[in-house]
Order: sequence, then structure tokens, then C-alpha cells
Amino acid sequence: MAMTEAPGSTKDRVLDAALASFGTAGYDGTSLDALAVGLGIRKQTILYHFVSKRGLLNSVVDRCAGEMVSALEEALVEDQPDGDRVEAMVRAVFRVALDQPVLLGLLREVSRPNSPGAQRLRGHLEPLLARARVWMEAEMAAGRMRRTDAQLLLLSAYSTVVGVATEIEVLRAAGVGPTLRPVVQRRRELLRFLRASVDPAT
Amino acid sequence: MAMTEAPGSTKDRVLDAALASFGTAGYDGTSLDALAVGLGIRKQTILYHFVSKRGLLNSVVDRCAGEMVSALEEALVEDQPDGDRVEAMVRAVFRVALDQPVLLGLLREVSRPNSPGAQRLRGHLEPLLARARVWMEAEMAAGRMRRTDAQLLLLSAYSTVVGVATEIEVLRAAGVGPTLRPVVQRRRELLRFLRASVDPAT
DNA sequence: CAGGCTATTTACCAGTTGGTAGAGAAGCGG
DNA sequence: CCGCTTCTCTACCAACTGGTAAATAGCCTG
Repeated sequence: MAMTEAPGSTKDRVLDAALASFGTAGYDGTSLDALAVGLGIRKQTILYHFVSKRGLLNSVVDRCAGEMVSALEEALVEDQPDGDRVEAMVRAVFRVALDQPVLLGLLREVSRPNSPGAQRLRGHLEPLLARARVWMEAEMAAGRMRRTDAQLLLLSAYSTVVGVATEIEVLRAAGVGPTLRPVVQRRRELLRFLRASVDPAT
Repeated sequence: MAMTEAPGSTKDRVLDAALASFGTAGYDGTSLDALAVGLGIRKQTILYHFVSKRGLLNSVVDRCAGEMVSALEEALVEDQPDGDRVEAMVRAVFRVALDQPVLLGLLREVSRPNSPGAQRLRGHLEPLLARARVWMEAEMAAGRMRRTDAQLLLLSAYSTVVGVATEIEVLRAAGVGPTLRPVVQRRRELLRFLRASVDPAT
């Protein structure tokens, strides 16, 4: 039995390095040779575990999407009876984003239209989005939420989060430094925006 | 004298194709050979005009940044005395984004941290941002705008616009089709957000 | 028509890419 | 000790990468 793989295993180390490279240099900008050299192993070892470069990307996407989804589900489960669900989810996403900035980089890279892995990512997120949409529509029907296009609203929130990745990097490039502050401000803005879009009053 | 180059010239056709490819496939995902074949010319013709692949990217970035900047400046010039400057600029950006979606793709590609061309793009936009920052700070001092961090606010707006690129593509991938509607809704949201951030009343 | 300039071509290259084939090596159950 | 599986390695390759050198053709000017 293979199990989920020990954290220090070769396979896992490859996944970590691949995530970092895909997230910063992109898929095409990542070379299996360079990846292997950085890990002190041979390229063929990577191919043994993941069959192909594409397979490696798929595995990376799977793992990241898994982390993201479970973080979101935790946030929903531990939710107080009628506490602000939206806030809980936003906080969960931003927590992940701060713990692992590279993950946002990957998300952005993979959100590109014809990007390999885009379809796979969608496969992971779609059920979650569907649940959210259903919930929102129920809230609207009950009058607890302003009538609006749920899908578009979710998409806006999604692209805002992805935008944060860009933002952090642009800030760093502009010499502002990897401060926590802009991210926190951004989260506050996103929350305000969502509340405004959702508030039943007008 | 070379002038600005006729629209049908080889050089210009290369620029168009390069913009499309850089914006969708990315820099590393673009091959000079493929570009040339698509244009029915030889790769060396491209290198003759732009010296290197990097040079080609620089030219593409220059042209796009130029279009964007002049669109923004037009929007500011034709501005009514104290009409909503913010709205005029947002509308200008979205108009460009709708006219040439690929341009947003390039913007996103080039907004990546270590991306080649990121620095060059910044060189183009920096003076514009500096002007905006100065103007905003003057507004704040005069009490016509709520006190906030101008740079961070501008950055948020910027990453939102870049996010729209992602959004359009994700929508299309989700089968929603290249409707105008989500973009319009997004623009309305951005405007609402900016006004909320700017309104002197708390 | 000579001479230079611009534009495009053919020919070629060294380095890198992702990927295949097969050999060892290490561990384990019988 | 054997055979089996799992893992990592060496050796190799065809295709493609961006880029150089040089030949060719058209065009305008003198």
C-alpha cells in the first residue's frame, strides 16, 4: 500500500519544488532538468514518479486544490450556527494564501484559458462552487441576501483572490516589501465588497 | 525616416501576432518558429526586426503600454471640470480591455514577479501612477477624499483590472460565452468599491 | 548602371527540451 | 538463495529552442 506518502519522501520533495517552480516561473518556464538538479536527483527519477511533465503538473494541482478545498470545508464546518459564513470562507482563503504564497502563484498560472491543468483545477473547484451557488440562491429566496447573479459574484471574488497573488508580487517588485498590511487591507476590502453585494437593503 | 510603421507592414503584423501569443501562451510558451510559421514568414525575419525574442517582447510591451497610457490621458483631458475623474479612468481602461482582450492577457503575463518585461512595463506606468498618487493626496488634503493609502488603493484597482482578464477567460472556459454583461457588472462593482474607498463620509 | 540601404531569405549551430530503454540496487517474503 | 517489486541511476535521442553568418533580391539616389 502506498498511503499518502511520507512528507520527506522523494515524491513529496519533487511536488514541493514543482509547486514553487510552476507557481513562479510557470509551466513552460519550468524545466524538469533544472528541477532535478535543484533537488540533487536525476530527471528520470521525476519521470518515474509522475510519468510525464504534464502528469507532474496534474499531481501538483491535485494536491493544492485538495488543500484549498479542505481548508474551505473546515471553515464551513466549524462555523457558528448563523455566523458570517462569507467572512469565514474569505478568512480561510487568505490564511492559505499567506501560509503558502506559491499556491496563489500556481492558482494564477493555472487559471489561464488554454493552460494545461486549467480544466483539472476546475474539476476540483466546481463542486464547491456549485454548493456555494445553491446556498446563495437559497439565501436570496429567503430574502436574507440581495438578489444578484450568484455565479458572477463568486467569479468576482475568485478573481479578486487570484489578483492578490499578482498584487503581492507587484508590491515586492515595487520595493514595498512582503508586508502583511496590504494583504490584510485587501481582505477587508473584499469583505466590504461582498457584504455590499449581498446586503438585502438595496 | 521610419515613422511609426504602416499598419500592414511585416513588422506590425509580427507585433500583432506576438501580442496574441504572449498574452495567451505566455513568454516561455511562445516560440519564434511557431510565430513565423503562423505569419508565413521565416523566423529570421522576426529577429531582423527585433534583434532577439526579448527585444520582441519589449516592443510589444512598449506599444501596449503606449496605447493604455494615451487612452488614460485622453480620458483625463476630455474630462469635465470636476466630473468624476475616477469614473472616466475606469471607463477608459475597460474600454481598452473590451476592444483588445489580448492586451489584458499580456498585462497579466507581464505582471508576474520575475517576468521579463515586468520592469519595462513598470517604467511605462510609473509616471502615470505617480501623477495619480499626487492628485489623490491633494484631494485628501482638501478633504474631498477619505484618508487612505493612495498607493495601496491604486494597486487594488490595478490588480482588479488584471483580474478581469482572468475572469473573462474563465467565464468563456465555463461556457458562459463572451458576453458583455459580466464585464459591465465588474466595472460597476469596481466603481462602487472605489467610491466607497474614496467617499469622505467614513 | 553603380552603390548603398532595407528587407527577407537559406543554411547552419550549439544547447536544451521532454521522453525512452535498460541496468543496478535495495528491500522483502518464501 | 530466489524471485519480485520499488526506486534510482546511466546512457541516449529526436525535436525544438533562440541565435549567427552570409547570400539574395528590390529599391531609391546619384
